[in-house]
Amino acid sequence: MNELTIGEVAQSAGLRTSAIRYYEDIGVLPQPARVYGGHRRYSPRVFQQLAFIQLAQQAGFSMAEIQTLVSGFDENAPLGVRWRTLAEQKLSELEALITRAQGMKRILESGIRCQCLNLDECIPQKERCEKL
Amino acid sequence: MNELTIGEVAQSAGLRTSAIRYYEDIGVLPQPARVYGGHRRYSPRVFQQLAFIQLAQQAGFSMAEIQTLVSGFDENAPLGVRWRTLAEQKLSELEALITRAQGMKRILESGIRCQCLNLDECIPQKERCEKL
DNA sequence: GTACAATTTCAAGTGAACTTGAAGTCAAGA
DNA sequence: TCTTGACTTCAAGTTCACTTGAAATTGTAC
Repeated sequence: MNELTIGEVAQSAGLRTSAIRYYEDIGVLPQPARVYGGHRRYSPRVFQQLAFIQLAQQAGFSMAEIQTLVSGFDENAPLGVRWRTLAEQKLSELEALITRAQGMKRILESGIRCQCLNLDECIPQKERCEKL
Repeated sequence: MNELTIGEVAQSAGLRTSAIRYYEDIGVLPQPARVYGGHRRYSPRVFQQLAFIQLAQQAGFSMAEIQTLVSGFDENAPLGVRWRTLAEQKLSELEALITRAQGMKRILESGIRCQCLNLDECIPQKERCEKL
């Protein structure tokens, strides 16, 4: 049970096998071992790697960014300046994302509460789009 | 100055003219007036509409969703149940997005702070990917 | 050993959100 | 009037994140 086929990994992770191969192709998932015959064999560690990818995606990272993030993690040297720089930049992007999402939340909440006919009237003066 | 060409609108909003025509095509931006000859003329109100679209996009809404959102705003009837239902559903999606972004933030922050070699060691037990 | 499912690679297709290109029309200045 | 640049429509191209299909190989169950 320590060695999983791509089908088992896909099933457990809720992905298609094609997605897993794609992740490997673009380098966000390390190349797994191969048994004689060429079939891939995964250790359970792959689930953590997949979970990281999915979380990063849901947080708005592109695959290219995830690739950089992951390659930082994969290196055998201590986390380097390169990873740190990217991570710090991403952190501020995440904060901006959160701020925007909260702005959108306010707009929707005021839309739900009020009885106005259009956007101009509906968003209270102080919360107009331009200000957000 | 009350009537703007598509080029002026694009310039001020930081978009391509093609994007503005595209928004009109898919119905997230109302059809503007046309002068003799067929050129579009916009009132300054278009900037608010564009700002709403951009904010919604940045908050993770698809164009199809924005279309529904906008059509709710555009109707001449008071904001109806249909708009409200969608908005409420989107609100909870936004909250989920914010939660995920905060989870990613925690991961990145611990990555920045620590000296570990890989993801397994790097994310403190309690904050492993699976738990987020 | 014979099915049959799962896997392999590689190329091409998909949907979303636009952009680019072609071919022609319109508007403003010299 | 002529030129130049902005505009028009329509179709096709682009990027991202995958999926789908084809054709061959491998692994497993009987």
